[in-house]
Amino acid sequence: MAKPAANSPPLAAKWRKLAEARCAAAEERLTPARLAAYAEMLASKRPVSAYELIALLEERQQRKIAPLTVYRHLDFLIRVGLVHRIESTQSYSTCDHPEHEHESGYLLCSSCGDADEVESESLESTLREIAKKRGFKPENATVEIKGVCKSCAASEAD
Amino acid sequence: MAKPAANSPPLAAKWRKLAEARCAAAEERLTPARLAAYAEMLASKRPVSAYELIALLEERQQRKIAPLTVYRHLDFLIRVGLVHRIESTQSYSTCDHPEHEHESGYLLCSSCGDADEVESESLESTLREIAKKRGFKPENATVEIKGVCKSCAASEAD
DNA sequence: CGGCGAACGTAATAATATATCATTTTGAGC
DNA sequence: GCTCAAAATGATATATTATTACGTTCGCCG
Repeated sequence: MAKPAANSPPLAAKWRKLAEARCAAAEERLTPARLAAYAEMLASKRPVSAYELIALLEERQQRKIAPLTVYRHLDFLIRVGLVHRIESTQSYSTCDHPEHEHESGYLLCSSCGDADEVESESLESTLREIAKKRGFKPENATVEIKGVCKSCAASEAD
Repeated sequence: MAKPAANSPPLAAKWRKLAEARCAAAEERLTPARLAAYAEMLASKRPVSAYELIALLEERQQRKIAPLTVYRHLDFLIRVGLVHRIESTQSYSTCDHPEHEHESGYLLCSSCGDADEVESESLESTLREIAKKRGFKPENATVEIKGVCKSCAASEAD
């Protein structure tokens, strides 16, 4: 069983268990390096770009980390469902709704950079319907709504 | 009034008129270079990356074209609504539903690379509802469904 | 024509992502 | 525990996508 790498941010048991469960389900290995990348992403309040993640890990571990290393870890985390890629900002965010697999959408605030993950059965069924109507066999979907979040809209007060 | 640049693909009157109308509405200039980029994209059956577009234009015009030039033209074409950016493939596609402004979604075939633009009132209202429920002020949305298109699914016959 | 702002050109560089190949770690079977 | 094969990692190089900085040209308006 993997331990977190020496220099990792604290990782709540909840997330560690989730990671272990997902890896078991996917028959994938949870290695220290992968767990360290995941922990670093969880510690960040916002989505991170691949290179921001590299910088965070280098700072934490005080050593050089190659882009490929981090991209492999991101691929892994996405594969097992712990992380989503946000296409419109080319960044990566830990999954906030980890209880079960799902198609997710994001509300992306252009003001504060927040990425609010939303789950919606009606959205999913709408997407399925669109695909079905065209004989398209859907595999996965990206839904990203850009705009201004509630708290930013309030503080702008325009 | 701009003429197409010397070496441009044929541009059906329909598209030229649309471009002129959009520019008039947006108070933007339709220059030969912009029109040439648009014509080249229309001539391509598939979405193109920025650098593919550069290569097409260079081939056609037999001269070097800087990335910035093409990115500026793409920005323009997107701004006036003639082109959409496809986030998940970092590519650009001419708008197939030019009759009116709209939020669009794409069905992206991973087999043939086709990008099928879809318009759906129920999708739009679902997205509005999701935002509204969270006090989020939406500006624009990206909806991209990846999978296998009808004809590819048929020829795979699996 | 002259002036002004938009568009364009040139060059350099930043940001994002992948390819290749050697080395290390892991887990399964013995 | 030992060995093997597969998986993961590391090091290096390179490809792809996008932007910054700055000077020149173009086109409209007076």
